[in-house]
Parts: sequence; C-alpha cells; structure tokens
Amino acid sequence: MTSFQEYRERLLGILLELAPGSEGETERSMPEHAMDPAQGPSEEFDPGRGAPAGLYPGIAFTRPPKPEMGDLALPAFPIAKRLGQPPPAIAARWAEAVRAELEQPGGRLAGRLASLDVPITRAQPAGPYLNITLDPAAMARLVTAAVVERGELYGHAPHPTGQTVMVEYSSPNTNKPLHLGHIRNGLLGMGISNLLEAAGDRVIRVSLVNDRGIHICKSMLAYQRWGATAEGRETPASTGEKGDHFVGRYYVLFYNKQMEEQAAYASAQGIDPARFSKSALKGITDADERKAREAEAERFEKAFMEASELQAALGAMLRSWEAGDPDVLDLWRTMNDWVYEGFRTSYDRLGFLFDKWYFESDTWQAGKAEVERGLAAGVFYRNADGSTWARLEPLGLQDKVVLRADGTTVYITQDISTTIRKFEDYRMDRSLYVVAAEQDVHFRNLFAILGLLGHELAGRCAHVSYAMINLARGLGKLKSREGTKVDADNLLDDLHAMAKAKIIEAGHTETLDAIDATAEQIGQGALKLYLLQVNPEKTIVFDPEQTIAFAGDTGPAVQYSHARIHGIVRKGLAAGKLTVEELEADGFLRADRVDAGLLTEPEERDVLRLLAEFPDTVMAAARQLSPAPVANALLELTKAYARMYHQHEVLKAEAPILRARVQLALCTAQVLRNGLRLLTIEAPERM
RNA sequence: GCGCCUGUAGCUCAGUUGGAUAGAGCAACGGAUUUCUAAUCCGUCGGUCGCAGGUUCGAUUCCUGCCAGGCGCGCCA
Repeated sequence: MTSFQEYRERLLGILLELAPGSEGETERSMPEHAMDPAQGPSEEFDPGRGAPAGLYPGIAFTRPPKPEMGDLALPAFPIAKRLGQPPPAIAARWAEAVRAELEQPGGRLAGRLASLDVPITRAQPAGPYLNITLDPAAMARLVTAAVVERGELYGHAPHPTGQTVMVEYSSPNTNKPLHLGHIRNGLLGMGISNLLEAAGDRVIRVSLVNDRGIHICKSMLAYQRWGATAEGRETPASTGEKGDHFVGRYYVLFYNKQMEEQAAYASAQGIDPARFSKSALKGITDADERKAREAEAERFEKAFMEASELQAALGAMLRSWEAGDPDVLDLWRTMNDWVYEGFRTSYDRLGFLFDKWYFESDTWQAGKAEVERGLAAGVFYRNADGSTWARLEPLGLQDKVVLRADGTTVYITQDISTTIRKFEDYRMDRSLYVVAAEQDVHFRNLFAILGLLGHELAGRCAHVSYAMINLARGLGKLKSREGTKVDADNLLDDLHAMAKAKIIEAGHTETLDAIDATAEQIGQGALKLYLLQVNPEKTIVFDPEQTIAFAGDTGPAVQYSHARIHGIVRKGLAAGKLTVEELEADGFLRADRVDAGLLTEPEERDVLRLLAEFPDTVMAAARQLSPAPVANALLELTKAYARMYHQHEVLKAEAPILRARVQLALCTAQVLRNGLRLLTIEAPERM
C-alpha cells in the first residue's frame, strides 16, 4: 500500500534524474548540504523530517495555480541557477526528457516512470515550471485506498520517531476558576500534544498546578475572615457552587477588601486615588508629566503595601504555610480540594487530558536546595538585604531574584526544581511549556538559570508562547480579579444554549435522540475551531456575539459536513441503494464493490487532492507546533466537499458511480473526524 | 527607554524552508434548491500585503530603519 506522500517522493526522485544536467551535477551538489553543522540541533527535534533529499536538496513539488495546468509542479529555478541557463529553457528541456521517457518506457530509467502506481499523463513546461498531470483514476484509487487502509490513523506518521516530548499546559491557579484564556491554552496544549503524537513522538501531557504562594493565601485569608455565616462556615456544598467558583469568589472578595483598605488609606493621606487610574494616566499627554505621575503612583502603591494590614496578614500566612502550621495547611488543603473538583469537571467537559499532575507545593523546597548549589557555584549572589539573585546580566538578561529577603521562594525558584523533577521522572528528549507570551522573559530567565546551574536539560526546554485573548468593546484583558473575565463554564453554557436553540429552530429535535449531547458538541466545536484557526502568536479579539457563529468558516460547518455524510449513508441503506453487506466494520465500502477510478469530476478531484495533502498538513502543523494549519485545512476540505455534493448527486447516480461517491464521502468524513480529533473537537453523526 | 510579538479586503483571519494572476469567511447586494439535513451552494463588490530602503532572477515571506498596536522589563504568578 502506497501513500500519496510515498508516491510523490518516488516520483520526485525519478523526475530529478531526468532533469537537465543531472548526470554531471550530482557530485558537486551533494557535499554542501550533506554536512551542515548548523542544521544539527533543529534536526533533532524536527518531527516533520523526511523531506526528499534528492539530487537537488531544497527542490520540492508545489501546486500549479490552476487545476487544469496539472496536479504537481516543480520549479526549475535551482537547476537553472546551477546550470546558468534561463529557467523556462530548463523547464522545456526537462518536460521533453520526461515525455521521451513516457513514450519509450524502455529508455534511461528502465521503465520506472511507467511502473508508478499513478501514471503521469502529461508533462508540460509552463514558464519556469515543469507541470505534471497525473492519471485521475489511478490518483483517486491511490488516495481513497490510503484513507481506507489507515482509517483513524490517516494523517499520522507511519513510523515512531523514538522521541519523548513532555508538553505542559493549562497550569491553573488554585484560587480562581478557568477562563477563556485557559481554554485557548488547553486547546493549544492538547492540539500540540496530539500533533506530536501524530508525528510519531511519545507525548507526556502534564499540568503544573500553582497551588502555593502568596496569591493562594488571598482566598484563604478572605475565607478565614469573612467565610462565616449564621450557620457556620459556608462551603461549596452549602452554597451549591462549583468548588473553583466558590474559592474564586473569595479571591475577588480579598481584592475588593484590599481596594477598600486602599481607598481608606488614600483618604487618610489626603490623596485622591483616581489620580492613578489607568484612564487618568492615559489622559496625560505630556510625557514628562505622565512619567512623574506614574512614579507618584508607584510610590503611593508601595507606601500603601507597607501600611496595609491585609498585606501584612498575607505575608504572615505565607510564612505560616511555609513553616508547616497545621491550621493553615488544613485550610489550604480543604480549599484546594474544592478547586480541584471544579477543575476536574471543566477539564472533563472540554476533553482536556493529562498524564501527570505536578504541584508546586511538592517541588518548591527542592528549589531552595538548587539556590544553595547556585550560591556555592558562584552563579548566584546574596544581596545586602538578604535576598538571593541569579547573575543573568552577562547573558544579556537582567539579574533575577530567586529567594526573597525573608527566605521564601518566588515563582521561578519552584520552576527550577519542577523542571529538574520532570526530567528525573521521564527523561524526555524535549520539554515544552505552553504558556502565554506574558511569560516570555520568565522562561528565558528559567532556561538561562538552569544552564548556569550546569543542567544539560536546559537545552531541551522550550517555551511555546502564544498571545492573549482580548475582549471586544473595550472590556480589556481577561483578568479574573477585576471581574471582567470570560468565565469558561459560563461561556460553555452559553454556547450550549445557542446550539440547542439552533437545533430546535431547525426542527431537528425529532431525529436527534441526544439533543443536549449534540448541542454541547456543536457549541464547543464553534468555540474551539474559532480559537484554533488563528495562529498562536496572534492576539485574538473575542466578541461573543460576532465571532462565535455557526455558518461559514466555523466548527459547526465542519461538523455539519461530517453529519451529512453519515446522513447520506443512512439514507442510502434505507433506500436500498446500499446494503449492509457492502459495508466493512470500519464503515467503508468493501474494496471489491468500489472503483474509485470513476471519480473524475473536477470537484471530486479537488476533494481528493485535499485528502491526499492532509498528512502533509498534519506534519507541517507538528513542525510549527501550531494546530492552526489543521483547522484551516479542515475548513477547506469542508468547503470543497460541500461544493462537490451540491453539484454531483450521490444517491441518484448510477450504481458504480454511486458507490465511488459514497466511498469518497466516507473518506472525507474520516479525514474530517481525524482532523477534528487532533483539535479536541467531536464529530457528531447527526445534527 | 529597552526587549519580544503583531500589522494582508470594511471586519475576522489563511497564505506551506522566498516562487506563477495574494485566498477564505463575515458583512452588503443578486441568484439556486418544494434537498442527499438551507448550519448549504453559485455570483457581484472589495487589496499601495503598515511605510521606506536593501538582498535576490524573483519578496506578503529574508535583512535594516521608521510608524502604529499589544505584551513584558515585580522580592506578583
């Protein structure tokens, strides 16, 4: 069984042998690319390797701009450059050589061209390109057979790479519920993990929970002070809230109380805090004046923090926690358990999976030991005030605190030891951190510090950065404490309701026995494909009303195509156009009942081409560590399929064509399903 | 001020290690089908690829500078 990719590589090799100048030029062209030390490191982690390294490295098939020009194109530029001749002349000579071989199969290549699974029917020069047209019937047979044979693995690399990659994502805080930003993060993490697996890597999915630190103490302190009701302390069970929302409410409460405290402090000092608001600062046009005001704001903030009773209590609580105070630890465990229960519910709903959970509370102390090592090694130094710093200036970064003056750890301290722990646990070849771009500097610092400490693993770590989601209409950044976040659970509920309303409106309630399950799949499909079709480095502007839609380039449109294909098969069976005996267990038609060679309509060939290229897209996406190419390929396939079935009726066609079209539809459904699964989106069979 | 990211049609985005005439969706307008599920299809309209240089046979893509927006430059995480 040959895949289109294997076929194409074989064809490329043969065509290059027929290229002008190939006999004399090969020896000279080999060495310069054969050993390029600069390529070494990137090669090691490149999941999409296997590009044809022929006689002319760097030459590869492209696609002609119009289908009638051919199926594949080779640019003649590299050869033209080497031979010092104009590209069109090269292309013309090349095409002539290919034609001669086609007409006399016993020639130079001993009939290799003629023995290909898919014969060439035309080789034509077009300007600087050699355009190749393939036999459509053979092409259709090859592509459908590949999809049928590989089934749910179509798009996956045929061989494992032997590489193990860890992907960390989600990484929530235990004091606030998940918001839209976490969904983007989780989708990227899941998508990248799925893609690397498809490329043949072994992937370990981990979540690192931020379950300790001064910010966690905020919800704890708030609960300790204001969590009592007449009936005693309230709990998620007593209020009926989801655990993470319950704790998040106390986090917001702390914030609000501290704002009150700040207002009181300001008025006692005779200061108007409105002077320091974002809008007030923005309103100052004079640069010097604004700088002065910002400095003033900073001084005020610092003075308040020093005077704040809440801040002092927070610091005391953190020290108690680090000292192992049983009461504080008890409260901490109780509240964290509430949060985890809430998280579990949300992750299950979204389909996010993890192989391993790391908790900063388990690793932070080992970070202190690493700090001691760094001090001993002279890569860290202690400041006069007692704080400990990593010397990063020689590396072009700024020195970084690794231990506070009071001896407590900071964020990066525990990340040092967590990273080491991860490598001890899994000995992976590579460790990826899917974390927002706000933390670019943090990861540069982290990897630099690990390197300074002499850890070889530093070179195996990489930060997969992505941009944040902004809200349309000036709602601002998705931060939870201001209360302007887009809460994940609420958003999913809204989408579910919208999808359900649409099902009811369309009158599909009678054919659907699981309306709620389907509505959930569609609502999530809309959100997930919307978020995944844009490249990670791009900021997403989120407008719930305008951007989550069910028509056009959307998840539901992809799901709809998938559902309709199943509808056609159901209808074909019901109408006696197809029989159950013809269907294999995997859902495809039996090979001896189908001749895909009958699929020669232009719209059918468009679909076949996209099916053929799907594995390329998956590999490219894995290489780019971005699910976006897959999302966009699915949308393209969906549109091509919709055009096709609109123009060429399946069930009313003559029996042989009917079966060929059903098989093509089934292949399309398979690829849509495979792609959607890479994106953590479900593919309903009815909607 | 310094660093990173982004800038493509009115809006939201694609654009495959630099390749042929830069593509979708939405919106607007006009059409198709008493359906193989209208969550569909066809057509029209819409572009100085932020600006200016440079490298190249060839630049939306690579380099430099500038402009605009975002993020970061915490003993927060």
